[in-house]
Amino acid sequence: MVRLTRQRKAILEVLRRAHEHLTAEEVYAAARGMEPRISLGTVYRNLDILVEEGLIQKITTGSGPMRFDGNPEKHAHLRCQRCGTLEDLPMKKAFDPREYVDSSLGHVVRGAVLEFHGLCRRCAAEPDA
Amino acid sequence: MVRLTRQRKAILEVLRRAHEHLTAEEVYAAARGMEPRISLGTVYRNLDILVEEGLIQKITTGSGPMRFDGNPEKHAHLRCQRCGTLEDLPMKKAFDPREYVDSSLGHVVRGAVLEFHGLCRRCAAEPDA
DNA sequence: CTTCTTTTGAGAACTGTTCCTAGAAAGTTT
DNA sequence: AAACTTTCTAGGAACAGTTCTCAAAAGAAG
Repeated sequence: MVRLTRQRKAILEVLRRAHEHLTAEEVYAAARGMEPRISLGTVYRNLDILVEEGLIQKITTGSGPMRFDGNPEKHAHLRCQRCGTLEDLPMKKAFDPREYVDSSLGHVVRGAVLEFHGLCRRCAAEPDA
Repeated sequence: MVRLTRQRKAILEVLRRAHEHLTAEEVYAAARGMEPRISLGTVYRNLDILVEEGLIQKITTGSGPMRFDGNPEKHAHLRCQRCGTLEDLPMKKAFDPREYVDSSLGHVVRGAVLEFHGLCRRCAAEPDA
């Protein structure tokens, strides 16, 4: 278990308070509120460390920058095709890769990444969608 | 329907012949075999055009560079956790987002991106996996 | 052949991320 | 508490992947 420095605490706080999943740049901006001298490099470095420690999740789907999720539990995400935000999405049932593919043709399937696409609440409510 | 220039034909050829899904850089390297003066910018520009035309697919999951698939039909992919290649994977049944999430809490789910992770044939066959 | 439009090649610019290093902070030992 | 060791940080340089710019080349139309 790694030590929680002031900077790491700030980053973790930011991610846990966020209701959407933030980019490193966004984490940096928010973290500067509590830790004004923190640097972007520190943010990147510690985001990776927190991922390794299993305290947060890194989400690399989609073409833009990566995003970070303060909730380390497995759960589904919805990416808004209109505003680009990434949010949590409650799932009715768990996804099991074995339902869809066989590990029989020589390859091995260990897991899957699943991301839903559509409109977030805010964008779905707007008229010009 | 867009015009198929020599460069576009070469790019399409490269992607259709490939048995794994290539990065722009890899497409560039291969395309130079048939079109030696082609530039990397042209490759990027035309990959995007071919995606818009629905002739190829762009795959942006994963943290590395994007990859391109010469087969425009919907199908599943396996990313090898060992060597990083991205290959096609036959699926036993189609994935239907509605089975997993409701579009009822205000947001709209239109589709999903699904990518399997594991070991490709080659890596699964090696002893030190 | 002239004109108009589209595309290209070459490289500069940009974005997001990682790397490097001297110094600061925290942890240990005495 | 001082001296020492280890870990971490700020700041910026370096890097990778992608997009942009623009003069020139290629192609279509008259």
